[in-house]
Amino acid sequence: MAAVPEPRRFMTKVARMYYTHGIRQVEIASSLGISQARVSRLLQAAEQAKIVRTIVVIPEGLHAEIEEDLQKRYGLSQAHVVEALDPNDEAGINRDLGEAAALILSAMQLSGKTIGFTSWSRSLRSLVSTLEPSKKRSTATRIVEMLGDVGPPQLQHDSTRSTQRFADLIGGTPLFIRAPGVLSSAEMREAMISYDVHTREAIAALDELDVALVGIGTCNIDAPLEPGGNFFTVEQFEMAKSLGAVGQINLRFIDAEGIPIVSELDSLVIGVTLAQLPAKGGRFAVAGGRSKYEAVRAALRGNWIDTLVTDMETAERLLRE
Amino acid sequence: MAAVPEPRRFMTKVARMYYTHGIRQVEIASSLGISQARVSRLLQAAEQAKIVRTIVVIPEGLHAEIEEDLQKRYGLSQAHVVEALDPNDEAGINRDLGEAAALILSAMQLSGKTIGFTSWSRSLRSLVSTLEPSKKRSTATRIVEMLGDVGPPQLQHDSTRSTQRFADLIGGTPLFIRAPGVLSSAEMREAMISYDVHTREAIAALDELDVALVGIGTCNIDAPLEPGGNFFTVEQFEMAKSLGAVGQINLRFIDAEGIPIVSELDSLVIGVTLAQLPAKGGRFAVAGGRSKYEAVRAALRGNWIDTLVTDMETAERLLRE
DNA sequence: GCAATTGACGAATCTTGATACACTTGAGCG
DNA sequence: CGCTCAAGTGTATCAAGATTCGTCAATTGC
Repeated sequence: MAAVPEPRRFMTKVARMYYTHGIRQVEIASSLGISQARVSRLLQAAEQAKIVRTIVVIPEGLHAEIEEDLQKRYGLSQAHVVEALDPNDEAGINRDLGEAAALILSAMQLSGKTIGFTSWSRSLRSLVSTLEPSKKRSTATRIVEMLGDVGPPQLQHDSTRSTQRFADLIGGTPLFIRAPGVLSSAEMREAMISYDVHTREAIAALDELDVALVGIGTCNIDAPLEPGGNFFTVEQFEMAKSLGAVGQINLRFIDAEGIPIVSELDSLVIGVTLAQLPAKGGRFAVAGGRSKYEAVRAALRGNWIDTLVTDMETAERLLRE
Repeated sequence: MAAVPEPRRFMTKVARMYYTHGIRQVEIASSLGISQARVSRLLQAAEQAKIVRTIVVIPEGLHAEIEEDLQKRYGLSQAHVVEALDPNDEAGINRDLGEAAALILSAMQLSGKTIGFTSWSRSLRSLVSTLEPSKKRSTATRIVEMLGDVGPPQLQHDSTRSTQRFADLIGGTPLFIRAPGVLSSAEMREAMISYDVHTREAIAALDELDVALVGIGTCNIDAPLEPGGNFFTVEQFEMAKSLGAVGQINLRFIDAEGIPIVSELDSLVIGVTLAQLPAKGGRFAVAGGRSKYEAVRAALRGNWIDTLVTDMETAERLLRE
């Protein structure tokens, strides 16, 4: 970031006049001796520079009934339901959920905590992208990746950046798992873990999670992920399914009742185990969309999450079925 | 607040489409089967209902040099300088300062603390009016009025409401001082204090302040205040001035060097004493405008405040003179 | 049961704000 | 020294959004 001293001040002044005091652009222009066009441009720049922030607050308890019902039925401590614009647009839903979750998260007390983060989750990445920087700095806060790298290099990049950014925004230290998320053998897994200091550190931190932002996944290989490599193969997924798996939480499979599926697959994953998830109060999940319904329900039934952000349709199905 | 269940949901939906997704009003209108006019009106309503919030952030350290200079010169832990639109418009300055202070305050950790509040201060009331509700609830947090009632009934109402609202927003319990701020005799003062349980409670809490939002006042009787009654008389002010007073902090007079002026006036005031102000780190003042300059400088010199929010002109004078 | 009143709504219109384009200025370079 | 190019600005214009006004439905009063 280069030194940009003057314009920001001017932008702030104009922005305050416009937004806070509600003065018209022409009036601002004439009172400052510049053209209206310039005021308009300054305002745009101010918005760009995040000097002006327009946020849409989800009014507390807008969907009060349905949220309470969800909480009661599944023993959640918090449920948040977001109105999806288009129930068919999974990407859009994920974005919306992420935005909503960002608001909710910003109200949570996180400083000093050890926070598990699932960086490959689309909704959690979108959460990070809309999170506003918190003024509270605390190096005591740790952001731990809960799973090694999965998917193609591009996704790995995004994930790392996302974790980094999350840590920056919240004012904590990121702990990365610099290793593939899925290995081809248990031996390889051991080798990888012992390989990197940072990875060992991160893995150790997984035992001390206060809050976990978990990703809930289906038993299919969705869009950006690819079978094999640092991910399960199609056969491995099929095997999990044949054992009753309907979904997974950070690649730990669970059945329709939420019961963990124990198999040799577990020993191939570098990441948080279900047993390591924090105690009640810190299991935060952001998931929605039709494809994830089964998995979400399973996770709820198994009590693996206690704060859920989801879309209207999923919420309704969760109560109906 | 009556039950307004449906429109809010709709407003939120539209607001999200417009602001978050950047969809044009006409498109929103057609996609929802309503007119563009209605979209416009819904957005206005959403803004009104605070569902949409447009905030202008003061970029961190915009006035870095001057703020640092202030901090160094007066040993402040924080200084914030706000650009005033019109240095002559004291009411406007107070509003601006209040808004800025609200942003700063919202970044402070307040839960669980005992917070002293000066409800008659215009800038602090304006702070409250722009403060955004915090989600953190904590009944352990206490908001204590630091001075009894002063001024006409209208002001008393405003003050009480302001304290109440502040407590609501921050999620704490308000403690009111239900007594005049200035009594005609020390005996009356004792009588008033013993009179009301709540007042006694509040007064007791003044000994345990963690943070004080102090008001800095001049030695004149400004606009909404009136001499006599529950306030000092003109003669009393003159007497304080003759003893060297140039300003007062919650009606405790100080001279140009910030040294407290001890007089029998002190025994007439129901409110916090200078000795009761919290230790370094919790003395928060919002004050600016030409008329207050002397008082602010005195308060700074006496080290009665360590976090100051003020306007550019005052800041510059504080460094120059 | 019928006016009168109120409030909500959309079409048309007017206002406000964004943008295309032309012009100025100053830095960098031949 | 003059040319080029980029950045920034103002004017004029165009698009987007706010408002006015008339209509209609629901509610209230008589």
